[in-house]
Amino acid sequence: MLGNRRKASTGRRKIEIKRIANDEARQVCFSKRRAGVFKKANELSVLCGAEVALVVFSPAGKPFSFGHPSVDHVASVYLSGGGRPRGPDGGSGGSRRSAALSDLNCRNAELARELEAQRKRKAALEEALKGKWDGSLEGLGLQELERLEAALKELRREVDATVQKQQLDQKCRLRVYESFGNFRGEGAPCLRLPGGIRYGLPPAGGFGYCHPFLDQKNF
Amino acid sequence: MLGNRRKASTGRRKIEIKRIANDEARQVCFSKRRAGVFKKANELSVLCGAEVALVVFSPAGKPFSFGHPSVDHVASVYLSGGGRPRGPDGGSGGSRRSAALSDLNCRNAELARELEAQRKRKAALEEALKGKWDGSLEGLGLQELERLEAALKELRREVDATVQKQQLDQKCRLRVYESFGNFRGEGAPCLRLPGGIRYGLPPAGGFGYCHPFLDQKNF
DNA sequence: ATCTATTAATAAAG
DNA sequence: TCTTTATTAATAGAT
Repeated sequence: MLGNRRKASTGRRKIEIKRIANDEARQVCFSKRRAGVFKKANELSVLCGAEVALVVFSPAGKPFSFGHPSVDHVASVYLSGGGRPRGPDGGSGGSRRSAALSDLNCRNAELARELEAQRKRKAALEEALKGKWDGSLEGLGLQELERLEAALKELRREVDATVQKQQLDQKCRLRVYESFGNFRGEGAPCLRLPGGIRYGLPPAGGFGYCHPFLDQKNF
Repeated sequence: MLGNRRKASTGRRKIEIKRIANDEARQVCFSKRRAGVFKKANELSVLCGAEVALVVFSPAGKPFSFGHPSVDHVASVYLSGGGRPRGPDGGSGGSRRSAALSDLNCRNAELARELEAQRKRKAALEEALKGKWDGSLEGLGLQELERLEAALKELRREVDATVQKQQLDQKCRLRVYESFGNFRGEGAPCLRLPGGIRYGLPPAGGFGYCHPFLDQKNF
């Protein structure tokens, strides 16, 4: 289209993923990318039949959402820890269970992280306890004792860290509306639209939408 | 594969956005796109400071989520009908909100219990390690060694229990849903309760994640 | 999981 | 916010 110079670039340029300082630029970027994310979320649900719930608040606070089969549904499942039929097997069986599970869902990530740490702890313990040591320390040699010591120290360190982390997390959590950076989460109890509005069921070509009244761009 | 003409293409090809019939292909696509969507969601939150909550269940029912500042937070705001600095006005600004809050409280209680347990563990350790034992086992008497032993065994028991419990919980979460193939989107309640429009808080600059234990690919 | 060839998403600018 | 580039990013297919 032009030939003057080598148009160094009038096109896309690589950007760093960090907060965009300029207000307007940020808003523009938000609009474009919001559309992109919703489109992707929709495609994921359509192509793969995955259940998806996406809720976004613009920097200005405007809400946008998409859900397949609905935000409600996904949120409920997520919250209840599974929807819910009960097997004959083990596991608690009732109301309490769902409460406990929803709670667990909430802490899932943290627990997951810990799980890894715990596995290491466990491995260390097994290692230290392995073999001859069947309960008494009498038969242990200095070697074994030192392994025990190391394991114990490591354990204490980890426990300390865990406790600290949890205290911190809890503090964050209590500030329900104080924004900021920690994550993981959990979902929402059953949702209902403002006027008890429900949305349609499975359409055909599959297309979700994003606050029609607030944004109609994609879909 | 086919080379008659030019290399027709061993690259990406355009696809129709409709459910992928082949099971394996669908799963592969899910993995790739899931990563992509989560990445985009994260970028949106970072670049624009938007609040985002994304929850996805694979066609097989595995949960994945991302939230900034947390899924909880966004869900709470969403649920509560906004963010909620609503005045005493349109009374209903509260029903959802209280539900969300009680939910959070419930979770907090659970967290607190867990914390308490950890504190005990920690106390046991401190107890066992307390005093003269500054690192080496040499100076310990049989008494102390036995305390150590007891603490260690107790710890192992707890670790085992925790790991088991977590594995169980995880398994539980995985059942129950079979989403499957249809679509539809959902509209978000514009956070407008019969009382007034509400919206979330401003941004922040954090990072969410996607079930680390199930998927860690991005982020 | 890797490796292209392509298509899709977008940062800038108008 | 809509359009037009020029590029970068995502990813379908095949290995």
